[in-house]
Amino acid sequence: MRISTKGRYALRMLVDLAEHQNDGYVALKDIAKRQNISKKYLEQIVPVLNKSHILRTNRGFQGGYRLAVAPDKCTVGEVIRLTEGTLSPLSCIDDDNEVVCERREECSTLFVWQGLKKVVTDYLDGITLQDIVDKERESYANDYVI
Amino acid sequence: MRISTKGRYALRMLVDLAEHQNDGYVALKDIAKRQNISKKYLEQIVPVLNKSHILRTNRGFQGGYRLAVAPDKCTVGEVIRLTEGTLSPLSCIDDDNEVVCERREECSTLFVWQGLKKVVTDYLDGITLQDIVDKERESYANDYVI
DNA sequence: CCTTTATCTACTATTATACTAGACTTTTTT
DNA sequence: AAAAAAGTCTAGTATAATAGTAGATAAAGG
Repeated sequence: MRISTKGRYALRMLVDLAEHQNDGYVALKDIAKRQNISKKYLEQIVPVLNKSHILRTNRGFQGGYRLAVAPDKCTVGEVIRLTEGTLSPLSCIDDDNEVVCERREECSTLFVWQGLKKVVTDYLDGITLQDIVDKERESYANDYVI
Repeated sequence: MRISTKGRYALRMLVDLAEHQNDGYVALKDIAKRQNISKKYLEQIVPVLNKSHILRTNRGFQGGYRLAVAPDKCTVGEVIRLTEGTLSPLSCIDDDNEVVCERREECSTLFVWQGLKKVVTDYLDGITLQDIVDKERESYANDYVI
């Protein structure tokens, strides 16, 4: 019951982009350095994020990435769905709601997992990139109080 | 972000025992048959559950398992913690609250995962074996209305 | 002592995870 | 035109987790 590093790195990359929204295109190597993540690994995460259109890209000199959406319009749930495939805790209740398990009708525990999926989805869809940036700035400010 | 079959099977085994509370000791082969789970695999799940003391065992003829706790005192959260090890979505916030990640202080996304752990834990700790049994009996009854 | 059950140890195939490596493309600068 | 700075694409790989199977052993009851 884990979120993979791919998902966590993806989120940190997007938060980093949200924090540097006004810096034009941000090169992957800068994100990698700041976030202490392998640049090569981030390269593999980009196409995963590009399944949705949340990134703008520029190649070549001064190239890099920037957010194509406002940070308060992009939720953690969206990001994790892209990287983890689904927020469903089991294959028998995947997103498309296709019935995979033939025990579905008689499965006494199905409602437990459907409920779990709902609380996870509701929670993660309730947090945006902007929320994370705000929280960080807030705690940064607190460090300098007194 | 999945619950493994081990966790799901463990839960179904315990629900099965809860449903057959008055049948004395229940043999693994009967649970396996009813739940359509490999008996050999269930054998491996038993010692995991025995890390806690929720089972009573009897060997030999007429032997098997029964619940050592009341079904309304055993939560899904407890079961899943036994099988999955933790309900924490990442190693950096494991149960013992040990700091594993050296980026903890500067990690802007930490609160997201701490919150996720909380909603998952609260949800799963709010459902008991009895709740599952009740729900099943209820839906069984509904099948015969009209 | 025979049957029935649990228990223990070991093995295995498949998949996912978390990377690394290197060649190639595009864009801008000199 | 060439070099440099970026992204892009494909492949490979080591480790661990998952989801089992197989077989021997131990206990308890009749």
